[in-house]
Amino acid sequence: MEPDELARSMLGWYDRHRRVLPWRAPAGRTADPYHVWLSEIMLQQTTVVTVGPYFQELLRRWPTVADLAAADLDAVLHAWAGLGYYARARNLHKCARVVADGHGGRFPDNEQELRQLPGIGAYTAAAVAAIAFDRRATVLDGNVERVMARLFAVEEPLPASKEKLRALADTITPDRRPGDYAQAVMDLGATVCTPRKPKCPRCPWHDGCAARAAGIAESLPRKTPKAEKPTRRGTAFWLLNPEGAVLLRRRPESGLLGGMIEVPSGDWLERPAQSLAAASVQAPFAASWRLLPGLVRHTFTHFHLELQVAAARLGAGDGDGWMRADGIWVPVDRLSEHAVPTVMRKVVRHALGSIGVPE
DNA sequence: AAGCCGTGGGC
DNA sequence: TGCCCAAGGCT
Repeated sequence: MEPDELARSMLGWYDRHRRVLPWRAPAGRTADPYHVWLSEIMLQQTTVVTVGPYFQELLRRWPTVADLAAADLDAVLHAWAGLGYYARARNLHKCARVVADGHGGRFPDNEQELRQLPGIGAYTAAAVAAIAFDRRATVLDGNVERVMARLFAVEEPLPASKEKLRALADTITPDRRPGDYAQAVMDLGATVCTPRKPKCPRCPWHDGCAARAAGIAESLPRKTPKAEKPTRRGTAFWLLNPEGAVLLRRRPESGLLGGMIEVPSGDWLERPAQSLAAASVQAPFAASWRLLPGLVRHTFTHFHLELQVAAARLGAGDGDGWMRADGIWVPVDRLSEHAVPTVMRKVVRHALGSIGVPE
């Protein structure tokens, strides 16, 4: 099939199966660039279903890019807590400030300038240019990679084949309705040309698909195997003061869970401390630590984590030295007011489940 | 340029 | 249960 015929059949399929999404404009209109940008950042490596409520909440709190630029970073991280990849939230805030302060509150309307903004890479620049400004731009996300690998039966594995897939995708991107086309291919990948059990009979490109013809659609795209995840272990320290508040602290600005709030913990190593006494060297405060039964397990992108939880409660006889402990004291019923990532919510749940909620 | 960076759902 | 996957970007 010719490129223009492929694009035409894809747009026809889109017109018949268009999905209603919170950030998507009504048919025939282009969406607000702020909405498109916000949704695209949130959708990076994250499913539509997960993003939905977070998108609505952020848009409610910060209706315009100027509102977001004026927000405190802590408030943005709090609103983002649970979504993961927290560098996205930090870059989101940074980008809002650049757009508000340096671009008069308007997003650039072309890929090249969008690409310069924090948190906007090749994919997002193309997506915003196409969807918000209807510029011809070739979006290449996981969906498009899969659709192209199948349409052209590319057997070379990812990520080595990525630029080849991008070139193939570019040959089909139309000059007319490029924004709808971009969303169409991604929708197709999400609902029809799925990783497992693709619904080939429902595909507008059924007749032109080389992988389907060869009977290898479900096996594409091939991927080079990734390294095995190691397991790291550590100790989290759950410390209650005489007033029933828990000691938390803010993590460093960059790196894992950057800028987020944590239950203080020692290093996470593949060879952990052998005893509670040894682990307690890294405790945030000298106290009578006792080990809670069980472990908190969590898996990050590149390692498994097993945390044991040591707990202590300070009483009137412990003096007031705790007031100068490094961190913040938060009443346990007000934890939800802070930017606590999921792994640390698991630690909180584990501690509260083991020792109960104090008065 | 390959490793780092979360989380939840599906099977 | 363990693994795969999701509208990737940064360094």
